[in-house]
Amino acid sequence: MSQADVRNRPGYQVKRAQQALHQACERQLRPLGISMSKYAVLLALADEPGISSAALARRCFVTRQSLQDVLGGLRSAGLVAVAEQAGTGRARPVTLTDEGARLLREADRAIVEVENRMLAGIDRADRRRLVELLTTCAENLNED
Amino acid sequence: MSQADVRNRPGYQVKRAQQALHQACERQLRPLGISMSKYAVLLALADEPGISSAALARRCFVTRQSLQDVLGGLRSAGLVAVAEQAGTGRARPVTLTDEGARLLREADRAIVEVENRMLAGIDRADRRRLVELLTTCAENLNED
DNA sequence: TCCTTGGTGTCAGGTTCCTTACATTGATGA
DNA sequence: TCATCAATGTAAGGAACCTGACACCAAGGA
Repeated sequence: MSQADVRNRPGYQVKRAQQALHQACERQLRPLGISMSKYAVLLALADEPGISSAALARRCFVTRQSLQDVLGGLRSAGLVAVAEQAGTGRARPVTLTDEGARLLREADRAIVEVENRMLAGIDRADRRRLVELLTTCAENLNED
Repeated sequence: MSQADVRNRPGYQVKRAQQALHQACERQLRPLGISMSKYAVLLALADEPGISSAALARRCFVTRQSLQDVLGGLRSAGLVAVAEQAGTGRARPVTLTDEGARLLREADRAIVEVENRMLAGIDRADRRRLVELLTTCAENLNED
């Protein structure tokens, strides 16, 4: 397997693009004091306030255990709040604090900026096609 | 930011596709006893035998320190060998062992299989376009 | 009623990545 | 010659992911 061959493999480019995107986003978020993982959790939480920790994990496509690591950081930073009492069963609602919502707005501006830089020189039709192709890829892989 | 909006963002789909690909590859490689990170190192090593640890890290787009973690596992599993004596400077050549080369061939079959599953229903022209678009994205992000 | 099942929270341990920091070594310029 | 300087290796510690395992709770079926 030569280097040129590897670079023409879609799997390699998917990984490469995500790696570059992730690193660029982390750099952009650093001054705000949060990471991509934390941003993803805040974003999901803004869309679905009061969601449980396990449901939040599913939305972020990580395990409950991984989410606990991130949530711990967010809690100690005062960006999210977890209810003391469970709603139903053992599930305790998680919500954004005011500070969390404020930081999310700032982070979102930073992320959109990186995304625009990533898409420079790609027209609307190609952007839509890229989203469609990637969606197909993800769905193909998630069929078990 | 509603859920539907988030899902139409290219950045989200790049992350989503890579996450699905990564998890599918890890599942496929598990029986072989190696991870995606280890597979990536073996693949680069097959293409450039005798490369130094730092150069290998650059090829895999991680830091020298990250690569040391992976390399430690590969060494203790007997899949790679690091020369005792440095060639030039402090750089010590790293090479695949026979066992490492054998395992790489098996792993490569598994990864290609996952990649084909990912690309189901996407024709040759669209696959090429996907690679081109992702390459453009990665290059845009790596311009500093 | 009991108990089985599925969803949830949590602990422990391991892997892969990062940043920060420091020692070593070969090359380069004053 | 000698003083940087860049590249390399290495160590320590933290962040974010994983698997495996266990306890708790609600809802249903035997």
